[in-house]
Amino acid sequence: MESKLQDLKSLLATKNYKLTSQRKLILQILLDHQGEHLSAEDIYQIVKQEDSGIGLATVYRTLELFSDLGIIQQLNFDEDRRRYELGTNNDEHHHHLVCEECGRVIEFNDEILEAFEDDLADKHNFKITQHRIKFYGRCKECQ
Amino acid sequence: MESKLQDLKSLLATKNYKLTSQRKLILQILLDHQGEHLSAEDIYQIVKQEDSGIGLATVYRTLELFSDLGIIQQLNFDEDRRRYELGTNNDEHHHHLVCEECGRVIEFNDEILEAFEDDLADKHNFKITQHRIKFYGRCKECQ
DNA sequence: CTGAGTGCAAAACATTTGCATCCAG
DNA sequence: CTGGATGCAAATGTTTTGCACTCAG
Repeated sequence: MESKLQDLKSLLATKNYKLTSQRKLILQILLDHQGEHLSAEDIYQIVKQEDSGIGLATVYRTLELFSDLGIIQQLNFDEDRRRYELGTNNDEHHHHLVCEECGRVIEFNDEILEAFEDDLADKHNFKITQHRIKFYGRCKECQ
Repeated sequence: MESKLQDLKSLLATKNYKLTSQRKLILQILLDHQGEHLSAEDIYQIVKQEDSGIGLATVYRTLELFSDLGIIQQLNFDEDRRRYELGTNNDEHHHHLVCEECGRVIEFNDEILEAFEDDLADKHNFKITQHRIKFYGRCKECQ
Protein backbone atom coordinates (compact mmCIF):
# COMPACT_ATOMS: atom_id res chain seq x y z
CA MET A 1 0.00 0.00 0.00
CA GLU A 2 2.30 2.66 -1.27
CA SER A 3 -0.54 5.16 -1.26
CA LYS A 4 -0.63 5.41 2.49
CA LEU A 5 2.95 6.51 2.51
CA GLN A 6 2.23 9.10 -0.14
CA ASP A 7 -0.77 10.29 1.83
CA LEU A 8 1.40 10.73 4.87
CA LYS A 9 4.03 12.56 2.89
CA SER A 10 1.51 15.04 1.53
CA LEU A 11 -0.15 15.53 4.88
CA LEU A 12 3.16 16.25 6.50
CA ALA A 13 4.23 18.59 3.72
CA THR A 14 1.18 20.82 4.13
CA LYS A 15 2.21 21.52 7.69
CA ASN A 16 5.93 21.79 7.14
CA TYR A 17 6.50 18.55 8.91
CA LYS A 18 9.16 16.15 7.76
CA LEU A 19 8.97 12.58 6.58
CA THR A 20 11.63 10.93 8.68
CA SER A 21 12.72 7.33 8.58
CA GLN A 22 11.20 6.83 12.02
CA ARG A 23 7.80 8.04 10.87
CA LYS A 24 7.98 5.82 7.79
CA LEU A 25 8.87 2.84 9.92
CA ILE A 26 6.08 3.37 12.41
CA LEU A 27 3.54 3.82 9.62
CA GLN A 28 4.76 0.57 8.09
CA ILE A 29 4.37 -1.24 11.36
CA LEU A 30 0.84 0.06 11.73
CA LEU A 31 0.08 -1.15 8.22
CA ASP A 32 1.59 -4.55 8.95
CA HIS A 33 -0.54 -4.95 12.04
CA GLN A 34 -3.95 -3.81 10.90
CA GLY A 35 -6.71 -5.20 13.03
CA GLU A 36 -4.47 -5.49 16.05
CA HIS A 37 -4.67 -2.81 18.66
CA LEU A 38 -1.11 -1.92 19.40
CA SER A 39 0.10 0.04 22.40
CA ALA A 40 3.04 2.42 22.22
CA GLU A 41 5.14 -0.17 23.99
CA ASP A 42 4.11 -2.87 21.48
CA ILE A 43 5.21 -0.64 18.66
CA TYR A 44 8.43 0.21 20.42
CA GLN A 45 9.29 -3.47 20.78
CA ILE A 46 8.66 -4.13 17.10
CA VAL A 47 10.48 -1.02 16.03
CA LYS A 48 13.52 -1.94 18.05
CA GLN A 49 14.01 -5.16 16.12
CA GLU A 50 14.23 -3.29 12.86
CA ASP A 51 16.03 -0.15 13.96
CA SER A 52 17.59 -0.44 17.36
CA GLY A 53 18.34 3.24 17.67
CA ILE A 54 14.79 4.49 18.04
CA GLY A 55 13.42 5.92 21.25
CA LEU A 56 10.16 5.25 23.02
CA ALA A 57 9.58 8.99 23.22
CA THR A 58 9.68 9.16 19.46
CA VAL A 59 7.09 6.44 19.25
CA TYR A 60 4.81 8.46 21.49
CA ARG A 61 5.47 11.68 19.62
CA THR A 62 4.82 10.00 16.30
CA LEU A 63 1.60 8.40 17.46
CA GLU A 64 0.46 11.75 18.79
CA LEU A 65 1.25 13.33 15.44
CA PHE A 66 -0.49 10.61 13.42
CA SER A 67 -3.46 11.00 15.69
CA ASP A 68 -3.60 14.75 15.10
CA LEU A 69 -3.35 14.14 11.37
CA GLY A 70 -6.26 11.76 11.66
CA ILE A 71 -4.52 8.75 10.17
CA ILE A 72 -4.75 6.74 13.36
CA GLN A 73 -7.19 6.67 16.23
CA GLN A 74 -6.57 6.27 19.91
CA LEU A 75 -8.44 3.47 21.60
CA ASN A 76 -9.24 3.12 25.22
CA PHE A 77 -10.20 -0.26 26.59
CA ASP A 78 -10.27 0.76 30.24
CA GLU A 79 -6.80 -0.57 30.63
CA ASP A 80 -3.89 1.32 32.05
CA ARG A 81 -2.56 2.14 28.60
CA ARG A 82 -3.68 3.58 25.30
CA ARG A 83 -3.86 1.60 22.11
CA TYR A 84 -3.80 2.74 18.52
CA GLU A 85 -5.14 1.62 15.17
CA LEU A 86 -5.14 2.95 11.64
CA GLY A 87 -8.22 5.00 10.97
CA THR A 88 -10.83 3.54 8.69
CA ASN A 89 -10.29 5.16 5.30
CA ASN A 90 -13.96 5.59 4.63
CA ASP A 91 -16.79 6.47 6.97
CA GLU A 92 -17.39 2.90 7.88
CA HIS A 93 -17.56 2.97 11.63
CA HIS A 94 -16.27 0.03 13.49
CA HIS A 95 -16.56 -0.73 17.13
CA HIS A 96 -15.61 -3.29 19.70
CA LEU A 97 -16.83 -6.16 21.80
CA VAL A 98 -14.61 -6.36 24.85
CA CYS A 99 -14.44 -9.61 26.80
CA GLU A 100 -14.40 -8.89 30.51
CA GLU A 101 -12.78 -12.24 31.19
CA CYS A 102 -9.83 -12.53 28.85
CA GLY A 103 -9.67 -9.01 27.44
CA ARG A 104 -10.09 -10.19 23.87
CA VAL A 105 -11.41 -7.49 21.57
CA ILE A 106 -13.71 -8.35 18.66
CA GLU A 107 -14.56 -5.79 16.02
CA PHE A 108 -17.88 -5.17 14.36
CA ASN A 109 -19.34 -2.68 11.95
CA ASP A 110 -22.55 -0.81 12.24
CA GLU A 111 -24.72 1.24 9.97
CA ILE A 112 -27.75 1.17 12.17
CA LEU A 113 -27.16 4.04 14.46
CA GLU A 114 -27.40 6.88 12.01
CA ALA A 115 -31.02 7.67 12.73
CA PHE A 116 -30.50 7.43 16.43
CA GLU A 117 -27.50 9.69 16.15
CA ASP A 118 -29.32 12.34 14.12
CA ASP A 119 -32.16 12.37 16.56
CA LEU A 120 -29.79 12.77 19.46
CA ALA A 121 -27.87 15.58 17.80
CA ASP A 122 -31.11 17.46 17.28
CA LYS A 123 -32.35 16.99 20.78
CA HIS A 124 -29.21 18.27 22.45
CA ASN A 125 -28.12 20.73 19.81
CA PHE A 126 -24.89 18.84 19.68
CA LYS A 127 -22.86 18.49 16.50
CA ILE A 128 -21.73 14.89 16.47
CA THR A 129 -18.48 14.15 14.71
CA GLN A 130 -17.91 10.57 15.72
CA HIS A 131 -19.09 7.90 18.07
CA ARG A 132 -17.47 5.12 19.96
CA ILE A 133 -19.39 2.11 21.12
CA LYS A 134 -18.19 -0.69 23.26
CA PHE A 135 -20.09 -3.73 24.39
CA TYR A 136 -18.75 -5.68 27.32
CA GLY A 137 -19.37 -9.30 28.16
CA ARG A 138 -18.10 -12.83 27.73
CA CYS A 139 -16.66 -14.06 24.49
CA LYS A 140 -17.27 -17.49 22.98
CA GLU A 141 -14.26 -19.05 24.69
CA CYS A 142 -14.89 -17.60 28.12
CA GLN A 143 -18.55 -18.37 28.57
CA MET B 1 -31.35 8.94 51.05
CA GLU B 2 -30.66 6.83 54.03
CA SER B 3 -31.32 3.67 52.05
CA LYS B 4 -28.09 3.92 50.09
CA LEU B 5 -26.14 3.81 53.31
CA GLN B 6 -28.11 0.80 54.47
CA ASP B 7 -27.53 -0.86 51.13
CA LEU B 8 -23.82 -0.31 51.49
CA LYS B 9 -23.85 -1.63 55.03
CA SER B 10 -25.58 -4.85 53.97
CA LEU B 11 -23.38 -5.31 50.96
CA LEU B 12 -20.29 -4.91 53.05
CA ALA B 13 -21.57 -7.24 55.74
CA THR B 14 -22.11 -10.12 53.32
CA LYS B 15 -18.43 -10.05 52.48
CA ASN B 16 -17.11 -9.40 55.95
CA TYR B 17 -16.11 -5.93 55.03
CA LYS B 18 -16.44 -3.08 57.46
CA LEU B 19 -18.41 0.11 57.33
CA THR B 20 -15.79 2.66 58.26
CA SER B 21 -16.25 6.38 58.63
CA GLN B 22 -14.15 6.91 55.51
CA ARG B 23 -16.41 4.71 53.42
CA LYS B 24 -19.48 6.46 54.77
CA LEU B 25 -17.99 9.84 53.96
CA ILE B 26 -17.05 8.91 50.42
CA LEU B 27 -20.48 7.45 49.77
CA GLN B 28 -22.02 10.68 51.03
CA ILE B 29 -19.85 12.75 48.73
CA LEU B 30 -20.86 10.62 45.78
CA LEU B 31 -24.50 11.13 46.73
CA ASP B 32 -24.00 14.88 47.08
CA HIS B 33 -22.46 15.07 43.63
CA GLN B 34 -24.74 12.94 41.52
CA GLY B 35 -24.55 13.82 37.88
CA GLU B 36 -21.03 15.07 38.16
CA HIS B 37 -18.23 12.78 37.12
CA LEU B 38 -15.71 12.97 39.91
CA SER B 39 -12.14 11.80 39.73
CA ALA B 40 -10.34 10.28 42.70
CA GLU B 41 -8.47 13.53 43.13
CA ASP B 42 -11.74 15.52 43.11
CA ILE B 43 -13.10 13.32 45.84
CA TYR B 44 -9.89 13.58 47.80
CA GLN B 45 -10.08 17.37 47.73
CA ILE B 46 -13.66 17.37 48.97
CA VAL B 47 -12.96 14.72 51.57
CA LYS B 48 -10.05 16.66 52.96
CA GLN B 49 -12.26 19.62 53.82
CA GLU B 50 -14.47 17.47 55.98
CA ASP B 51 -11.94 15.09 57.43
CA SER B 52 -8.38 16.20 56.98
CA GLY B 53 -6.87 12.93 58.07
CA ILE B 54 -7.90 10.83 55.11
CA GLY B 55 -5.45 9.51 52.56
CA LEU B 56 -5.62 9.53 48.79
CA ALA B 57 -4.84 5.82 48.81
CA THR B 58 -7.97 5.21 50.83
CA VAL B 59 -10.00 7.11 48.30
CA TYR B 60 -8.66 4.88 45.57
CA ARG B 61 -9.18 1.72 47.61
CA THR B 62 -12.71 2.76 48.46
CA LEU B 63 -13.60 3.58 44.87
CA GLU B 64 -12.17 0.25 43.81
CA LEU B 65 -14.29 -1.47 46.43
CA PHE B 66 -17.47 0.40 45.53
CA SER B 67 -16.84 -0.45 41.93
CA ASP B 68 -16.50 -4.15 42.75
CA LEU B 69 -19.70 -3.98 44.75
CA GLY B 70 -21.38 -2.43 41.74
CA ILE B 71 -22.57 0.70 43.47
CA ILE B 72 -20.45 2.98 41.32
CA GLN B 73 -19.15 2.77 37.79
CA GLN B 74 -15.83 3.77 36.37
CA LEU B 75 -15.93 6.17 33.47
CA ASN B 76 -13.33 6.77 30.88
CA PHE B 77 -13.42 9.91 28.83
CA ASP B 78 -10.09 9.40 27.10
CA GLU B 79 -8.46 11.64 29.62
CA ASP B 80 -5.45 10.79 31.69
CA ARG B 81 -7.57 9.90 34.69
CA ARG B 82 -10.54 7.80 35.66
CA ARG B 83 -13.83 9.23 36.78
CA TYR B 84 -16.59 7.69 38.84
CA GLU B 85 -20.33 7.99 39.22
CA LEU B 86 -23.02 6.28 41.24
CA GLY B 87 -24.51 3.42 39.31
CA THR B 88 -28.01 3.79 37.99
CA ASN B 89 -30.25 1.92 40.42
CA ASN B 90 -32.36 0.37 37.69
CA ASP B 91 -31.37 -0.94 34.30
CA GLU B 92 -31.79 2.40 32.68
CA HIS B 93 -28.65 2.81 30.66
CA HIS B 94 -27.23 6.23 30.31
CA HIS B 95 -24.45 7.40 28.11
CA HIS B 96 -22.49 10.46 27.21
CA LEU B 97 -22.00 13.16 24.65
CA VAL B 98 -18.44 14.39 24.96
CA CYS B 99 -17.54 17.82 23.60
CA GLU B 100 -14.19 17.69 21.86
CA GLU B 101 -13.72 21.40 22.36
CA CYS B 102 -14.43 22.10 26.01
CA GLY B 103 -14.67 18.61 27.44
CA ARG B 104 -18.21 19.11 28.68
CA VAL B 105 -20.09 15.85 29.16
CA ILE B 106 -23.81 15.62 28.53
CA GLU B 107 -25.80 12.59 29.55
CA PHE B 108 -28.54 10.85 27.67
CA ASN B 109 -30.62 7.72 28.02
CA ASP B 110 -31.34 5.10 25.46
CA GLU B 111 -33.73 2.26 25.07
CA ILE B 112 -33.22 1.85 21.38
CA LEU B 113 -30.25 -0.37 21.18
CA GLU B 114 -31.69 -3.52 22.67
CA ALA B 115 -32.53 -5.10 19.33
CA PHE B 116 -29.21 -4.18 17.87
CA GLU B 117 -27.49 -5.61 20.89
CA ASP B 118 -29.34 -8.90 20.77
CA ASP B 119 -28.55 -9.28 17.11
CA LEU B 120 -24.90 -8.59 17.72
CA ALA B 121 -24.69 -11.04 20.61
CA ASP B 122 -26.13 -13.75 18.39
CA LYS B 123 -23.85 -13.08 15.50
CA HIS B 124 -20.64 -13.21 17.51
CA ASN B 125 -21.74 -15.68 20.12
CA PHE B 126 -20.87 -13.08 22.68
CA LYS B 127 -22.73 -12.74 25.94
CA ILE B 128 -23.18 -9.00 26.40
CA THR B 129 -23.41 -7.74 29.95
CA GLN B 130 -23.23 -4.01 29.39
CA HIS B 131 -22.50 -1.41 26.79
CA ARG B 132 -20.89 1.96 26.80
CA ILE B 133 -21.58 4.49 24.12
CA LYS B 134 -19.97 7.81 23.63
CA PHE B 135 -20.66 10.36 20.96
CA TYR B 136 -18.06 13.02 20.30
CA GLY B 137 -18.55 16.43 18.77
CA ARG B 138 -19.25 20.04 19.51
CA CYS B 139 -21.67 21.16 22.17
CA LYS B 140 -24.11 24.03 21.86
CA GLU B 141 -21.67 26.56 23.30
CA CYS B 142 -18.67 25.51 21.28
CA GLN B 143 -20.17 25.34 17.83
C1' DC C 1 21.90 25.78 6.28
C1' DT C 2 18.11 25.71 9.64
C1' DG C 3 14.34 24.53 12.06
C1' DA C 4 11.93 20.35 12.74
C1' DG C 5 12.82 15.80 14.71
C1' DT C 6 15.28 12.53 17.63
C1' DG C 7 17.44 9.97 21.65
C1' DC C 8 18.22 9.82 26.15
C1' DA C 9 17.37 10.62 30.79
C1' DA C 10 14.73 12.97 33.96
C1' DA C 11 10.17 14.56 35.18
C1' DA C 12 5.38 14.32 35.69
C1' DC C 13 1.13 12.07 36.82
C1' DA C 14 -2.28 8.80 38.15
C1' DT C 15 -2.64 4.73 40.54
C1' DT C 16 -0.93 0.85 43.49
C1' DT C 17 1.45 -1.32 47.24
C1' DG C 18 4.19 -2.38 51.71
C1' DC C 19 3.98 -1.90 56.29
C1' DA C 20 3.14 -0.33 60.91
C1' DT C 21 -0.81 1.28 63.24
C1' DC C 22 -5.81 1.62 64.10
C1' DC C 23 -10.54 0.39 64.90
C1' DA C 24 -15.26 -1.92 63.65
C1' DG C 25 -17.53 -5.91 64.76
C1' DC D 1 -9.44 -9.15 70.62
C1' DT D 2 -8.43 -9.64 65.58
C1' DG D 3 -8.50 -9.29 60.92
C1' DG D 4 -9.90 -5.91 57.91
C1' DA D 5 -8.94 -0.88 56.98
C1' DT D 6 -6.13 3.21 56.96
C1' DG D 7 -2.25 6.66 56.37
C1' DC D 8 1.90 7.57 54.78
C1' DA D 9 5.63 7.10 51.82
C1' DA D 10 7.73 4.58 48.46
C1' DA D 11 7.09 2.11 44.20
C1' DT D 12 5.09 1.41 39.66
C1' DG D 13 3.89 2.12 34.94
C1' DT D 14 2.64 5.10 31.34
C1' DT D 15 3.21 9.22 29.02
C1' DT D 16 5.59 13.80 28.65
C1' DT D 17 9.36 17.01 28.53
C1' DG D 18 14.14 19.39 28.45
C1' DC D 19 18.09 19.63 25.98
C1' DA D 20 21.93 18.85 23.04
C1' DC D 21 22.54 16.65 18.78
C1' DT D 22 20.97 15.18 14.03
C1' DC D 23 19.08 15.37 9.52
C1' DA D 24 15.30 16.26 5.88
C1' DG D 25 14.09 19.71 2.81
